[in-house]
Amino acid sequence: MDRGVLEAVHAALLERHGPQHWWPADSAFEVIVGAILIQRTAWRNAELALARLRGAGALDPERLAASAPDEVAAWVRPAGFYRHKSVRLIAVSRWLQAAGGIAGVAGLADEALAASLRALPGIGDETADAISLYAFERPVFVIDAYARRLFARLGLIRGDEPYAELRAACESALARDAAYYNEYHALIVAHGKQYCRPRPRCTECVLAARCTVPRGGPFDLPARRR
DNA sequence: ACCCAGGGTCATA
DNA sequence: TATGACCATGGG
Repeated sequence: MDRGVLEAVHAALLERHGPQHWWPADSAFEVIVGAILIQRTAWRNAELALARLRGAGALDPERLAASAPDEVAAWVRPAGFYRHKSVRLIAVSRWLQAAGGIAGVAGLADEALAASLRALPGIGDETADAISLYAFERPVFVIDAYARRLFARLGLIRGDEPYAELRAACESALARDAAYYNEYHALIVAHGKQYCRPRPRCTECVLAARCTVPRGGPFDLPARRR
């Protein structure tokens, strides 16, 4: 991964889309809940689920930790996969409770935080990294489906590389800067939602000059490996 | 009627 | 190690 290219892509996306001010949440705990609810789901639906949790007074680790899975499932139903996500929310809430809340967890070193998150049910590489970056401001370059698709279409990667390999490639090419990674990932998603979808919509895409996609193509990623 | 969305886990070979 | 199946709602 070439530093100059990555920085040029960031600059082009920033100019086109402007600062994104991520993560759209009012607290670190809301970031964590949102990161689980958004898994393979449209943000609109995750927002509906968040609103229902808030309305029930359940957007709170103590409250969620003490709730029954069926009750939480009813609140988060609009986000889909609700039987899984309810269990995940309860588990992460109990972990927070046991570890001294957000303040306690915030004291962990980057690696310890990542390992703790990754050990929780339903928190994989990407969700753990998104929480590390957006809830705890750790310098982690998050690789999601949009990032993978964008970099593949720009010809920088194949697209089927393991998660850790892509993350390391980006982090070793760029300065370790949480604020920069925050903005970069948010821009990739903002851009991806508009243009870099499985069936590309390349009209007025600011990266068209660098893009290797056959215009109009269907062209999506190869299955990813681990 | 499809296609898509800011993944993760488990069974199988 | 590596594919496939499964989870599920809501909007375009």
